[in-house]
Amino acid sequence: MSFNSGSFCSKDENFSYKLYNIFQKLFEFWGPQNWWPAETKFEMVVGAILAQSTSWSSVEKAILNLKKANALTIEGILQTPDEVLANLIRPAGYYNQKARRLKDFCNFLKNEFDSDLNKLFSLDIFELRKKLLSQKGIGFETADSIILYGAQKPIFVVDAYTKRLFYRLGLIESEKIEYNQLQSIFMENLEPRTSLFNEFHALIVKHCKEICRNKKPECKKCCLNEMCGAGTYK
DNA sequence: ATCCTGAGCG
DNA sequence: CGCTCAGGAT
Repeated sequence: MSFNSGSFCSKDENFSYKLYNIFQKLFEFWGPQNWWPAETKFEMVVGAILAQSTSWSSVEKAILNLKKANALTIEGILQTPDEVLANLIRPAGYYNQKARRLKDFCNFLKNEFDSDLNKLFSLDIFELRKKLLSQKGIGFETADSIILYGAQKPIFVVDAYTKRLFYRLGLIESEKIEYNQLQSIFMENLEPRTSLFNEFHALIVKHCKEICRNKKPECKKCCLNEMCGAGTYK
């Protein structure tokens, strides 16, 4: 019985076992990933917004620019003129949009949470997610990243890598699966532990960047090779 | 459909 | 060197 065949999104012992098995194999192969690399929670949130459709190395450059300009604070961002801010985060791509999003988010923090991220993060997961999603420019993945890696609460982050990997493994029927549906599959079959969700997502990203790449996947080196469905990429 | 850079490849 | 493309949100 798998999610492909049975009723979708319910607990499934076998599926649960498979997920833990995949996690274990990835962890044994790659080791701990130590996410999220940020000095402060605010930096983490800024990174999450900048990371939309962008590689981490690009985000790092943008963050460094903000630090150098002493602009990596709520007031710092709010006081930086749009064009200047856009220029600082330029390496992260979509810099005009992202400059606006950063400012919108800072205003939101200032107006609704007294410029205190901890106040926002003290909401329960459901309320926190709703709040974050109500912000223009923050979608499912960004919201969940902030909840998991910023607020340190157990929610599973799904991304393009997650869809690709689990599609290739034959555990979902399509890479176009809805975000919330794939998230439910993980959350209903894994113990809701922040550290587990933290490490699992990070490992999926690592694995998909290095091995299960979009283009030339390195199936020979893949630690999940034996359990990989269809052998399409072998 | 659009917004953008940087990595990867020929 | 120039081209293609990955990557979220609206």
